[in-house]
Amino acid sequence: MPTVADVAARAGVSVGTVSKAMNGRGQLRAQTRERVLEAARELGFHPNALARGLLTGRTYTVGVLTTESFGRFTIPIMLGVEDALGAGEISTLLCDSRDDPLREQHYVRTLLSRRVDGIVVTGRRRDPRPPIGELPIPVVYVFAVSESPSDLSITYDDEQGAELAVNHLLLTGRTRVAHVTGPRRHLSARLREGGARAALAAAGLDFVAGGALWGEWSEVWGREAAHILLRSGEPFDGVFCGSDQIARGVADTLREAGRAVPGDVALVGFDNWDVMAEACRPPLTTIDPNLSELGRVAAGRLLRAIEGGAIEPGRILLPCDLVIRQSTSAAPAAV
Amino acid sequence: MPTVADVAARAGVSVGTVSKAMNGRGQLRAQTRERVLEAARELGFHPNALARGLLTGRTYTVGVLTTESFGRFTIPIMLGVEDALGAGEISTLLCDSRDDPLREQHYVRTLLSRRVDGIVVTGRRRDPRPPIGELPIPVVYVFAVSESPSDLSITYDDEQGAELAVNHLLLTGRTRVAHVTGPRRHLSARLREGGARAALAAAGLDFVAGGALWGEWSEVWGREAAHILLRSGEPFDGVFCGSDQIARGVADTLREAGRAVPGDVALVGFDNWDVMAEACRPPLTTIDPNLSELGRVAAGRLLRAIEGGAIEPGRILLPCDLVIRQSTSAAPAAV
DNA sequence: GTGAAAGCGCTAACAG
DNA sequence: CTGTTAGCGCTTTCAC
Repeated sequence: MPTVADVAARAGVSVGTVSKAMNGRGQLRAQTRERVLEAARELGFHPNALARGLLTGRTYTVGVLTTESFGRFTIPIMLGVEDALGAGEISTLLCDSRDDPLREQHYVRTLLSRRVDGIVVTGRRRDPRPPIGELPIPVVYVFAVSESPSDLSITYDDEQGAELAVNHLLLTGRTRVAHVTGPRRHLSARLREGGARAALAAAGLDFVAGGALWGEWSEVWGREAAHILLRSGEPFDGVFCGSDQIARGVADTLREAGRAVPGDVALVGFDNWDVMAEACRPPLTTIDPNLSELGRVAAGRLLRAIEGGAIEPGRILLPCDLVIRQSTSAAPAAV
Repeated sequence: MPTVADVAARAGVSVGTVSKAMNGRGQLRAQTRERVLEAARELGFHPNALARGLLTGRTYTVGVLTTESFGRFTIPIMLGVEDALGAGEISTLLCDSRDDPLREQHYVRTLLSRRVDGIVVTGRRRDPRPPIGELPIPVVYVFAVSESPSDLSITYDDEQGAELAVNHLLLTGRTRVAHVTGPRRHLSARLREGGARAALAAAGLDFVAGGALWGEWSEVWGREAAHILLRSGEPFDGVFCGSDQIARGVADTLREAGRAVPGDVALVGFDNWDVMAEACRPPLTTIDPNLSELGRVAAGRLLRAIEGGAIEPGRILLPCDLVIRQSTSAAPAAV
């Protein structure tokens, strides 16, 4: 591979001049600069980023450390991260710890060895996680928040999302709202339940059927829960589901039991997972946690910290959005 | 950040000795080695990978260049790639070109600048793609195959997968098989159709309903196609679907039309996308293209090329597997 | 305007 | 066994 010396020789200048020409620094005659660039092009010269990083102390590389094997939630986040970083000419080193703390520590060492400018930590679980350690470079936690208050963590607002969902149901005239959601041990399930309950309470209402139905994040559980609701005999005209998969299961069972959605029962999901929400019959109104935006914001903060030095610690909650489809509106259902 | 010099000073030895101790090379007294490692630990020393790479010419880094924004198909592939590379202490630089050739060229330059040891190219489309160019480092194409026969491309065998599916239908006693699949312009759709047709022909049969039904890779199309089949009046007892999403749509429509699956009609999908296959009623028998294995094999080949020098060009087709669930077996359906 | 030289942190010969 | 030294490819003063 050609080096600055090769380019210099070909252009008939010194290596210092080549450096200046390539980086547009210093005082160079336009003609000289052109000659250098020409020589570089002819040789297929790609400046060695390692040598540059060694000298300047910046590698224009950040590490993305995830606990989850490329799952449905981390993907949009990584997309957002890449989006924000790519614009700044920064490359991402991807490390998947598979939820193994040992492997994670190994990756942290690797990233430090590679002198990344900063690290983004993400993962499947919403529950606070132990920090990756005191590092000499800025770190941002996204989706998975750090237990330590001296770290910067960014995630979305489950409670606000749930309130959005319930308020939308109330606005469409529903007053008998049920809640079918995931396992109680999951923080996000508890937060959503709390937000939903609060929104109902503000309207002087409470969940029907004696409260939330806790279960799994699956369609199978959604179908089962809907059967439970129907069998209970208690009337209901709205269901807020903890996930789109659950909502889809509920929708299927309701339809097969002869309950029209949204005519008899309005349905709101959570996640805005396109595959689920759009294939649902009818297409699903749901809460979008804006995961890509989360990633973008996290990367933006990291960049600022890299440029500026220190990071401002704290927990940032980004708002969710309501995405209205036909499971709560009067539009005619699809095929 | 501490350097070898700091460690050397603290341990009371020279930098050369530190290097030997850290890398387990050369002849060192065990006691000296221990003293150095101790000093390194105390200082929190992480050897600078850039400096090492600059000197040795190897960075223990490979680039993963994908055209797709972390989609459903590339994810398992990247997982497999990471799997094989992580074992070799190799880090991956992730670059998402978003199907933009300009962006792709930019990333190629970036990767060359960073002196990656090799590149894995992947992407959503199965149709052959233009190569990323003549590079001084080994490149492996996976899933997305290169147009150039001098490149190494690895993908799965669509035809063999389709044959597997149809032969399984035949084995369960079905003789009137329909085929519902994606757009005809997609190579994978055409290959699967060809494989399925060949398998039927080997048994002296052909598709019912005058041939394959070409459409979209969606549930909506699956539902629509099932209606078309039912309305045609032509009897059928098996459907091979080009994707799990299509199969799920077909399953829903058949059930609602009173046709039992697998009692009246057996159903086979393609992809083994767990979310779809498992939530389907009944759970779906399908073809698994073993994408993670694809990634592992690709990374393995790349590693060999990195160690050994040149890459052996060619096109490798890995076999698909049949995953049997209840849409073709007699077991009782779930909820 | 351009060139010469120092040095980023590390490894690998070669001395001792 | 351990220390010394010469670079890897680049940027950056500082002379000219």
